[in-house]
Amino acid sequence: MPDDELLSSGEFSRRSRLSPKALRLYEQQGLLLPDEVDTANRYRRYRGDQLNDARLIVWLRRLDMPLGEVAAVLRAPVAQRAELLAAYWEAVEARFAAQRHLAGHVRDLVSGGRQGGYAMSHTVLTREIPAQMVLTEQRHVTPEELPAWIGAAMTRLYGAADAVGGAVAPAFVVYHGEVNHDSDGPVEVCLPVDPKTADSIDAAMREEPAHREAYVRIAKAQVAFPQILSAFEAVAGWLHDQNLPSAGAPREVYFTDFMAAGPDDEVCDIAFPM
Amino acid sequence: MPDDELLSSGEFSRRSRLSPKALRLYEQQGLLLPDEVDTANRYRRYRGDQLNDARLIVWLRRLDMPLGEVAAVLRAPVAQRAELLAAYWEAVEARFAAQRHLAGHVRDLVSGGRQGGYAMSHTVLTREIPAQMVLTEQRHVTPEELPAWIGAAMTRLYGAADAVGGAVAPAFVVYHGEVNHDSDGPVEVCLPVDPKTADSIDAAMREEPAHREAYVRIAKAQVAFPQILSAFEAVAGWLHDQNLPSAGAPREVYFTDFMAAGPDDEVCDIAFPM
DNA sequence: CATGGGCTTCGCCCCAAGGGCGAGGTCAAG
DNA sequence: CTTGACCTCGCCCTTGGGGCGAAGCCCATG
Repeated sequence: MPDDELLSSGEFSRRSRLSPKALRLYEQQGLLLPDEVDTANRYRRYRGDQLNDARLIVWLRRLDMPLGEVAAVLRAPVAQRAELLAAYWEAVEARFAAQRHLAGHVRDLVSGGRQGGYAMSHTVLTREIPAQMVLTEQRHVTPEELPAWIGAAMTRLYGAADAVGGAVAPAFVVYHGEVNHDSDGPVEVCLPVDPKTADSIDAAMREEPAHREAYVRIAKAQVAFPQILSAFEAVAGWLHDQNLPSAGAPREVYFTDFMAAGPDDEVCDIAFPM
Repeated sequence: MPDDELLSSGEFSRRSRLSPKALRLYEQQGLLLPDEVDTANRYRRYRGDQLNDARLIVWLRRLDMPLGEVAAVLRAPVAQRAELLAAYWEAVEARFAAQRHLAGHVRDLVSGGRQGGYAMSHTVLTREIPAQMVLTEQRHVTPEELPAWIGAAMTRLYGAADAVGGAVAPAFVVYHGEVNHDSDGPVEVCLPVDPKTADSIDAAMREEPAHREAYVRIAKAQVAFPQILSAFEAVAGWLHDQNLPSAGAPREVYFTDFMAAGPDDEVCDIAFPM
């Protein structure tokens, strides 16, 4: 239908299935500019072929694509549009997969045993930790990167430790700062090695001072965010109840092979120096 | 940690990871009422065990559950919470599945051939349709229900038609009203049968009057929403260009076995009485 | 030519779920 | 007493429009 008569805004609205209000918004945002706007009237007129763009907008909006990205798609040459769409949709899929994961946890949490409430009752213990020489790797890291980076850093540290006789105590991860959407640590991964042989390599290393620490032991399933927060909370609360100041950054001590553990196996202590 | 000292709003905010602003909002919405509010001050104080509710809120909000539903979960007895959550999540999954489906279509649309634009150029034809006696089933139906209902209704009508000698012309679906998020038809499924034998059964039946109609023929892949709209649009636009009024409800005529057709097989005419 | 009915535009307020900022009141320690 | 930290409140901002009302505009009829 090569229709060269221009369409009034109402007509265009009906044919495009976009509300007049939406059309005005899209003009304002530069998404879909009318072919002409009467200078006296401000009456807008659209070409018939603009219906193609309008319908594409309808579809992209049904995918909840933000108007800014819709505009980018419209501006892009046709050959690039598929890429932009694919990139957007991939991000949506990723976000949704994460949410689905979370939904599973929340389901377990809500329907799990623990009738009275959903906070696990953690048992807080204390212990003495001697001074240790540790191989160390430290970084600022976002919550999304965190698990992958910890895994990679552990692998590197265990590799380095092999050269000096291997690890002599469990690896641990120290949170020098919060890791969340507006703070990114830093986070430090540490692996204790034998101080007598350690100086033979030049990997990053420091001495972790002796201290007493309060800790709770948690299963692999509890390690994931955000469940793990309740463990940190439990120890912090216990310290507070005992009127003890927390005397250092909180840490996770991985005392078994994390990868080999089942979801209910205890794998990790959440510890605060006292 | 049965902590009977009350927490200040800031303390509660830090421990729950909810912003002070969010806490005030949740109080206002009745989601999380402080244990006490100083009447002079309006300072709020929370009990330690309210952290459980606060953390549940955090998790549910991460699933984008609206505050109203979060409130319902919190109000519900623990035994029912899992149900509410499951119902919510199921709805999210359904919505997402529909979006994913749509995303596939849009991808095809954007990257499909038709370099110049994504509107198929439909060829509009006309034809005479004689008066027909049709078995009929009519309903108000939402866009989501539509495909399943059409399939089911077709099956029922073909079954009924068997008793009177079978169908004598293709089945068609008449849209007496728009089907979208705020309008639900009604939609009518019709199957023409032999009028001489038809009165031997008491199924719903009516005479579809003779008429001339304009139509376009589309492939199975074009039948799905929202691609199909461009076919309706093509016929409506053609009628408009010819200065012809549309003289009846638009319809889809299914002239082959829909189920057996491949995606590029022509299966359906989109027709408007003239 | 006037008048009515329908179409359009603009402006204001509204939704969810808060974020950000600033003004002002409060609390606890030095 | 003062200082700094803490708390509350109120206003405006965000996204993508929906709804309503006032006013202006266009076209057809009488």
